[in-house]
Amino acid sequence: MYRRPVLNRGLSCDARVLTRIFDTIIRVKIIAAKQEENMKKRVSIKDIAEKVGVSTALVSYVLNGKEREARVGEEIAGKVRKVAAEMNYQPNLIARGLKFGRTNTIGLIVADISNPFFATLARSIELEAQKNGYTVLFGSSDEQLDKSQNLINTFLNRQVDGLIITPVAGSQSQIEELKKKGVRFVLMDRGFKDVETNVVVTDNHEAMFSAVKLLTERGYRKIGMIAYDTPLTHMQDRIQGYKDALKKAGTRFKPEWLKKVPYLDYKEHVADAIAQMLKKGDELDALVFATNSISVQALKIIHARGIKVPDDLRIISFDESDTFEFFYATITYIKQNLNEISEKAVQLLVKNINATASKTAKVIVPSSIVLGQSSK
Amino acid sequence: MYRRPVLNRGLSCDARVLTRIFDTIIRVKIIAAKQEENMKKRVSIKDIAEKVGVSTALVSYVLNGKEREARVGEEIAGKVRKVAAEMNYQPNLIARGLKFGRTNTIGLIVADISNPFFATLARSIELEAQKNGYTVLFGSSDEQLDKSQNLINTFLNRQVDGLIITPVAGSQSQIEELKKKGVRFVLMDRGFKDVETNVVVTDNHEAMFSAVKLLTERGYRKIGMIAYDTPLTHMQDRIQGYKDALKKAGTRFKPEWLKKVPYLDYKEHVADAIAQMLKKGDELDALVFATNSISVQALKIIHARGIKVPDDLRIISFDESDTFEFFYATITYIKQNLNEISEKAVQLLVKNINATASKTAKVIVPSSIVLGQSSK
DNA sequence: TACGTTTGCTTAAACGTATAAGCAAGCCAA
DNA sequence: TTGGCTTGCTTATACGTTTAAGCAAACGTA
Repeated sequence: MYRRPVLNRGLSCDARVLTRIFDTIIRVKIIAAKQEENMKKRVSIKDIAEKVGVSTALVSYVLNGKEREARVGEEIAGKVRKVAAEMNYQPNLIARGLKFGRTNTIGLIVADISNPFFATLARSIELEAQKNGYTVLFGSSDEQLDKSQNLINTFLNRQVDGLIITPVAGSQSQIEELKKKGVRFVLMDRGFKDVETNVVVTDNHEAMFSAVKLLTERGYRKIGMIAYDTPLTHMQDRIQGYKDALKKAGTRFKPEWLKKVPYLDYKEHVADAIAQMLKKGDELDALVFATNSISVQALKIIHARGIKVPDDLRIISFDESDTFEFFYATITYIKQNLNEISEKAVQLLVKNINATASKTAKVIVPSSIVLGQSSK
Repeated sequence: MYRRPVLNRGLSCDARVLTRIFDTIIRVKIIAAKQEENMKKRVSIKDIAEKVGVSTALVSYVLNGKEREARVGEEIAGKVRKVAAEMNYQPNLIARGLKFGRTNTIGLIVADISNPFFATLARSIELEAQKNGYTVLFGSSDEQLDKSQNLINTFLNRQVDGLIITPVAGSQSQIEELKKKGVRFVLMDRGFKDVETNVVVTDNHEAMFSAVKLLTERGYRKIGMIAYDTPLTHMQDRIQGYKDALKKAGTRFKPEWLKKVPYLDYKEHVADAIAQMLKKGDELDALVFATNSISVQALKIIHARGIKVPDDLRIISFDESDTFEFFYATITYIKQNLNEISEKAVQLLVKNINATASKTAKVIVPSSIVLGQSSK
């Protein structure tokens, strides 16, 4: 009897044939069992191929509109399309992702999705991502370094094509790491002074400068500010805008005019800050607030203390809040263009994903001021 | 010269060896090129295997803690772990997903993520999902059938393990289709009367019943309601709770007391409704609102019209809103337990994903009433 | 010495897809 | 009639992972 020389590979080839047959038998059983419990397996290209009686390659060519290049016969192509439709074939994007190293997914990391500010950003990002053929994974960092790192890792392991991040204070090293790895990402809402990255932000300095200028032009000089205590650029720029506007108006900034509150339990700190800033005999003319959450909390305190806006105190907020609707005076606020920020962020990211070389870009989106009674 | 018989497979085996060698050469070049543009390739199990000089199988066993079962030598196991750590290996979850048919991803479809109500739900879902090892894909349906279907399709093609959906009015067929396909999913916030599914909802009937009872017990009889015009259960149950409470109090419900407004441009309709309901000479004693968005809009109108709450009109809202903080009277509202709803939804989904047979469960989460001045 | 068991690793296959490469049959021209 | 081109398909391989199965060497026992 003739025996093929037992080469490493020669033998294994035969084994493979057997295994395939065996495997087919098992699969049939499994499918039968699953149908019993109403778990129809998703149809794959293989199922179509079997039904039509062609190879999976051919099916793939047809379904990807490459019949011409692959010289597929018209008749068989039609049949494949028909069967695919009949079986309601839907491509497995996970498999495609593995094949191409591209998942058409982007990861979105915001501070807190339940915060209307970030939720609104998220909504626009979702829309713009969809327009570009991407789906969005999301997560909230809670301004915490470890959560931020966890989300980055999770998203990268899931092979997202890129990330949109509102970075946490102190996360420079996380972001540098992304750069080193060649990960495509865009920072949004805030950035770092000392790290060059893609970033899309409001014209924070300009916006706060204009707001404070509005007050100085009306003759108010003693202007206070409550901001978050963070080195992130959005805050620093807003603070600098405030200081520069005072300077421009010829007013000397006093350190006690600026209160920085921590992100965690900012509520108490805002209360304390207002108490200190509005001590009898040394009242300020006006207050500007660096975010809407600070504004809302501040307005509550102001309301509770019976301070009259704008007669006793002028107010300008950064960002709006539905809450303002029922404050007894309409509030003057800086309105960021959240839609544009989101759109630009997605567009910049998509551009970066598709580019070979990655130059970084800084996009500054103009804001506007909505006038209310509070700054009168 | 000896020629091996040209069997189909015999030849291909040799070809494969050659291709592998050739492929290796190409890969080296690609890696070199990528490093030039700072695009280090992610390290795979293969890279570790090559570095240590073992097979990928062995690396996989070690990295999955199966050294015992796979009888891997201690020394080599240690080396593999060390090299993996050195190279900062991170598993490719897409590949794993393909292998296992499980992605540890769930899809979340809400009406509108920028709505604080859904954003809050999303936040809790994110948290609970993470606890269970899942990551969340999200999308907004805008209460539109086509968007809902698109999101479902997109998520299924991405092989999510399950879906959490706030279903759109009229989407029964979409949901039935999911059932037929054996897709694991949980409806949240609302459901269908005529379709049996997993669903997690507030005790809508009970909640609204109690709220209206509160009013009738205080002697108010002419009680109106503004609700959304939708057949979804959450609205229908709230409406029925309202009607049943009137009945229980011995008051005959009048059709003109109930106004149903469309989801799109509800604002105008709410204004109209209030105008009609508060016509001079036929004033109602109290109004209940079926959602917070309706409440906020209604309060604006009421405020604008100079109606005194609670003296001229008593008010109860379904759901809270930050906005209430600055209304001149504190608002009595039904407080849903959003955290519990989200957690239960995720838990029910995870249970279903892991179960073989899928019985459907209906979870009703109790709400509470927060008393304010508006219902006095 | 011979045989069975254990140890320590490798090989092969699979998940679903895409695509380069290969091959047979038919056709055309020299 | 032979060689090359075209047509219409299949085969093989890869993506990164997991895991059953296989195999060789070392060891233990009769």
